[in-house]
Amino acid sequence: MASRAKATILDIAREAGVSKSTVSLVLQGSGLIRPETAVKVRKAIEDVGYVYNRGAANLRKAHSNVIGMVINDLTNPFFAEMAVGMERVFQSAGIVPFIANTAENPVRQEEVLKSLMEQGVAGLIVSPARGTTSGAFRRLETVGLPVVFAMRRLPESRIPVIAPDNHRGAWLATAHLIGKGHRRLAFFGGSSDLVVYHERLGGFREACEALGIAKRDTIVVEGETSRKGGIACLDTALAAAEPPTAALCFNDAVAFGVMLALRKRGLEPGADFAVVGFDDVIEAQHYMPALTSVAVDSAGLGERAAHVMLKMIQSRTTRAEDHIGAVNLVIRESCGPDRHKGMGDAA
Amino acid sequence: MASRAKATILDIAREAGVSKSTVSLVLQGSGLIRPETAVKVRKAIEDVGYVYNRGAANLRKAHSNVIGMVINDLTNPFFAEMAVGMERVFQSAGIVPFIANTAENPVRQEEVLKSLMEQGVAGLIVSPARGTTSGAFRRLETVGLPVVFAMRRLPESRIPVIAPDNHRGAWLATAHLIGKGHRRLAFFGGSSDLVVYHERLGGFREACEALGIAKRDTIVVEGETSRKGGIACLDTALAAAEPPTAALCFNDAVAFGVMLALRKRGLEPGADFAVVGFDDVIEAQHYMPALTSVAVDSAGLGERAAHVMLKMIQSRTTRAEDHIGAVNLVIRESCGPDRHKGMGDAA
DNA sequence: TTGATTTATTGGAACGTTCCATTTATAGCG
DNA sequence: CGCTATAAATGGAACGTTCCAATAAATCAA
Repeated sequence: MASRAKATILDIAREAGVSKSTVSLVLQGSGLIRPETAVKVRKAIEDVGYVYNRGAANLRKAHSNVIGMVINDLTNPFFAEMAVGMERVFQSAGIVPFIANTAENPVRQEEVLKSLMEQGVAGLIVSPARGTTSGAFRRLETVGLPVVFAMRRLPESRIPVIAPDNHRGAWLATAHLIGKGHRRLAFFGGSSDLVVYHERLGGFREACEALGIAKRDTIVVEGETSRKGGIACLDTALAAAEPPTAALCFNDAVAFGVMLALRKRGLEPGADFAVVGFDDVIEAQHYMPALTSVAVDSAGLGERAAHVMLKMIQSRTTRAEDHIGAVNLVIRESCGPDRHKGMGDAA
Repeated sequence: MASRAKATILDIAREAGVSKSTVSLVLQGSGLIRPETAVKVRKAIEDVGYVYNRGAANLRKAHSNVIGMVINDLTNPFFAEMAVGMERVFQSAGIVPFIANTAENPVRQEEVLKSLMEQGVAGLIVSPARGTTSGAFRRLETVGLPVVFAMRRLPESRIPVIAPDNHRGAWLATAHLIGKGHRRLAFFGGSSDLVVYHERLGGFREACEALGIAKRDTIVVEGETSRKGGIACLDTALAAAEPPTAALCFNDAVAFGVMLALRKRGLEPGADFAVVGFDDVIEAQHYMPALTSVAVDSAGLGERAAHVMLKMIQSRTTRAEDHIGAVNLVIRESCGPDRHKGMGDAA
């Protein structure tokens, strides 16, 4: 009952008194085998404690059934949600995806990508690490492996992208703030090495322009996309000569940080300073005050990305259309109760 | 420059004018090769766009360098943190771990385990899904694959476990509550199909007994290990004839739910009802009020588990000692400012 | 120079599958 | 009964590596 050097298909064949070919056929569920034979073989498989060797099989077979998901930050619930969305659809397609985390590290990402390719994956869904150069994916393109980007895009890549409509989301949020009567607005967090940043900031800028807020009445503070980053952003902004009264934050984590920092200064988020987040993570609705945020449906986008990948594999192509997911401003309490009722300057 | 049917080691050999054996040696970084030859070969590797086929290699080589991490719930930051802790140590050991999520589903877990084995992993770190039967791991044991359990253990398994000292953590937290003057205590959330549950509940019970709280002054409410579960638990408990004034929660998510539910009833967590969580996730310190919780150092335990795995692989054994991680009660604001200064009944 | 020793390189078998082309057994038909 | 048609099972080559044993080339000792 212990481990006598790994059982193979030949051991099964011997045990069942058939040929290795027959065993192979049974393993693949071929209908060419007489049912009684199949039963006999299956019993032998159990008896010898056989483990299928996919590596050996892939040597002959065209393609494997494993897909790699390369995620920039698994500890961020937003991306974790996306990952499980993907998983859900792969599972129902009988595929087991392997997840690898890059922790926003391009070097690590390169290693991970290499390893996944060596493993012979059939396709790759990637949420690229910050600072990824497009050269990193050249190689993947040359070997003709299906790849799709999720959530983030690279500047000049031709790889299909599944991402939310960042521009529109930022536009909506900014318009909301302006509608509340705010005239000096901030954009907090994120950094310009991310395409997403430019999309969201672009939406902010355009909304300001379209709705009559002068550029000199806006302030943009780059920063870490974390609570800590949010705290720092607020401190910077409130130190300005004419500080803003409201902020659109790059993501919810930044927004949480901003709210925390406000409280620490004795200011009440919503009443004294309006803040809106981006992504609408689960915590957003549980905060005090509940955070107004741009909902992005990360799980849904994950599912979409997985479907695109499945389609690509099936049709043996490396091209697919981009997909821009709808966004949705969820209004809660962090921008005050209702329209402009005497909003004074903060600090 | 497109994909002419996958380059192999022989293509490289032809390109570089050497034998396949030489190429293989270069690939493995053997010192037996003349440096100039190695350079020539490496250039050829670049030129033909070669991708190493690990499956083929594993056919000959003893063991692969991939390790599987099977996680019960990746969307739970607690487990995500643990996973990245593991990743960190594998990375510095030159190993790329593949993560698979089971979403607390034993059937899914079985599939994932099977797939990982077929892929020829060198070892497996598993945080078992709720409701896992120990039969699921019989097969792994018979093939002699190194396995370690992280965070959770199975009732009668002999597989090594890396987990926090749940009993002691619960004991400390309960003692803290009693020290604050509470005399009617609740234990909220979790369900008895998890060994962890019994450990934590056991700590709670023993502390109560040791510190003079009668069993009839305690109430235990099972429930989902989520915010929602916490809300439900509080509602149940406050409906009792003599409701508790403090609760130890199975984990932080439950604690957050309890605090939310308190607020909804107009009660102030900390002042009107004391709550302590378990796990000390990052959000705990950012809540209002900040949550008192039993810190478990999930990342550290993840690292520990990875080290144990590495050691097992290296020494070709399937056995290792359990490791119980130290815990640490982090006192914040959710149990009130300080000792017993007139704590009235809630509700 | 010759043989022994060291340094580089190489051919071939093996790993565990799949799949094609055959073979063998079974049934059907006149 | 002999023949073909169908069903079931099989042997062997191939997949892309590694590794051992063997060869070839270079160096050294005497």
